[in-house]
Amino acid sequence: MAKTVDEIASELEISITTVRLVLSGKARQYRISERTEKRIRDYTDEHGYALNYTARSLKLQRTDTLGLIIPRLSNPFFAALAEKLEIRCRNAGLQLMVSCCHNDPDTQIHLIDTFKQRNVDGLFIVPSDKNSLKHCQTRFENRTLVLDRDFKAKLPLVMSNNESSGEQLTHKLLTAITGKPNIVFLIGNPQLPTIAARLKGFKQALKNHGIKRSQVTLLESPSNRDEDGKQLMLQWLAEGRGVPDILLTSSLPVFEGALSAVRQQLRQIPESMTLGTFDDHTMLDFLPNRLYAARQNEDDLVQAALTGMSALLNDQPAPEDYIADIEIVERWE
Amino acid sequence: MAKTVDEIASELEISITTVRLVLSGKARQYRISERTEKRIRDYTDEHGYALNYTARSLKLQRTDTLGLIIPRLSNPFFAALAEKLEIRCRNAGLQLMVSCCHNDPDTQIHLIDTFKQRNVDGLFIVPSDKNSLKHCQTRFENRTLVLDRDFKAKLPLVMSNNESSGEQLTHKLLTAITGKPNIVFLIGNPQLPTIAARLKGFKQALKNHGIKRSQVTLLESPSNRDEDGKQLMLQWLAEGRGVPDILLTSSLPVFEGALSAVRQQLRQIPESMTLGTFDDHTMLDFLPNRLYAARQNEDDLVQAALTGMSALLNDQPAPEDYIADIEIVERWE
DNA sequence: ATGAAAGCGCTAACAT
DNA sequence: ATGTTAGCGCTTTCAT
Repeated sequence: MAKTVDEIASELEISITTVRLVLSGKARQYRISERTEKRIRDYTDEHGYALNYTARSLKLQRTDTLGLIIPRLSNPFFAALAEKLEIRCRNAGLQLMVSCCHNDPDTQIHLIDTFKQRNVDGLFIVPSDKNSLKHCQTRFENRTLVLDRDFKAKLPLVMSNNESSGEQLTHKLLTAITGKPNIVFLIGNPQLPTIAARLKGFKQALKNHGIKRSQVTLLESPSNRDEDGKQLMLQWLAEGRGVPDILLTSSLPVFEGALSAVRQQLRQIPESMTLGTFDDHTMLDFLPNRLYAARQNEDDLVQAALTGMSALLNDQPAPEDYIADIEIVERWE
Repeated sequence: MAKTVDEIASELEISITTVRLVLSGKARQYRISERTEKRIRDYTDEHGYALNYTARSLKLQRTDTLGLIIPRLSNPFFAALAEKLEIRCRNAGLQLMVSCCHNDPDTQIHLIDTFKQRNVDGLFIVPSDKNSLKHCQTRFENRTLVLDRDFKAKLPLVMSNNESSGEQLTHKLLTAITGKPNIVFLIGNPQLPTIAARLKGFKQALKNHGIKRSQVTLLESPSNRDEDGKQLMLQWLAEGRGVPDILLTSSLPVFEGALSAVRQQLRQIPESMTLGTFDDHTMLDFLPNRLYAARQNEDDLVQAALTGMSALLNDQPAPEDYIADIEIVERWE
């Protein structure tokens, strides 16, 4: 199995060039004799041939492989991003290598180095901090495309409009409710530009609606996992002020954790709460509550990402930053 | 940036061997002079050096890379599997390449070929059919490890005990309910060994509990996506027999679709239903219903998978099939 | 303690 | 229409 071009050529006693020409489908073009072509085809049909990309890559200084670094696959948003990006890459003849950095800067640096060593042609990255982007710049120069988080590095960027997203979502929630609602916003890692922008939009909407500070509670956590949501919610419930009229979370994992906490403490999820979260999911249908989710358009994001990367790979001018619109999904009757 | 060993050697006017020895940390061992070592270190500190894995791989006939083919990342079970497997691979100094075949045999064949061309050292695969496993056998011989689905190929296998899982889950459901419950089982693609085994366990439990055929409805679909669950549930609801006492689904996506359909048709999810599904998820907490989920032990599976693969890579005898136990999670008060 | 050279499998440029 | 060759960057073996 796995004959090389050299082997085929010598065993058939013809030259490497001829074999290559046939294998790459250029037999016609170079007028290889039909008999020769048939001999080669017969041989490969019997013994098989798989082009050795490692050798090809070494020669061409190009691997036709792209890297993608995301925080984790257990976050459905990133899983969808990875899945859709992979499809597009495959259609473009590229292989995508996905790795998770778990929001750890050291792991992220390690992955950047790994991808560099493995000679990926370009890197998509959801950066965990500004420092790792510097690392990308030295390692990949202009072959980096930043996703999701705007750390204000001078690198091409593809993301959603988080500030507007925060404002729209908050606006929907406030419009759905009459009176003076009690609002709780559970915030995972406000250091992240994504979250900070959502918070900014949230505050803007509060102002537009003339909501008083006293109605609002912001609870912050250092990261964005379901445990964080759980902790924050337990913390709120421990204060004994019951459940809020409006519960908003900064991401789906935080939402999951928060609702789990409510369920655990109160044995049920009060329908009186109006819920809001960033990122959407089918399972939100399980909740009887009035609920709004800010859904990112992954298809747009992925298309922009690959288009931008193609430009970079072809040494065209760096693409403009792409900011995708979001959609507010109303998951209730 | 990205100097090669040759470049460093010639620019410093020392031999390649010396540079290599220093770079690979064997300076001491080979008694390279401290001055020489320092010169090299200074040089790489300034200009950087990243080992070229492509060249290394070509020479060593080994890429330190493994492939993983799964149906899709949007299924949380496979996302978790990929995420956990990647961590373990990284700890073992290996890079994992994840690709999704979307349960399409042609895509799966294509991916196997791609991975072969890219010279991955070994392949983890969740097979979509028996034929693609044959393809693995010719392409990867004894470097294939099958995950999740037992197509009875003679290849090492790591999976959960689905039959027992079906029996345990059904037993729990039947124990939780008194009287003569009306049972609906929504089944995505029963061609898959996983699903077939779960169904077998289900039937065994019915027999053990003396449940009559007339109480049970099995609805089948050709695949395992949320749309399938939705269709099946809509089909059931259209019959006008209300909601069942027990609703069981063959996988999480089917469950998601089914409950969405209920929500859409009835505007709410009746608490009278006792629910059961294979695969667990935090968001199941959102449901007020009595609910049991058969949780697979991803950590065990992943550990067994990597251990098995290590054996294969080291030309040790093929590992025994590994069948992991599952756990029934009770998500209700 | 350091150096030189072959070769992994491919591609592209240059022969005939 | 087909053949020959250099070289991508690394590792390994054999010389000093």
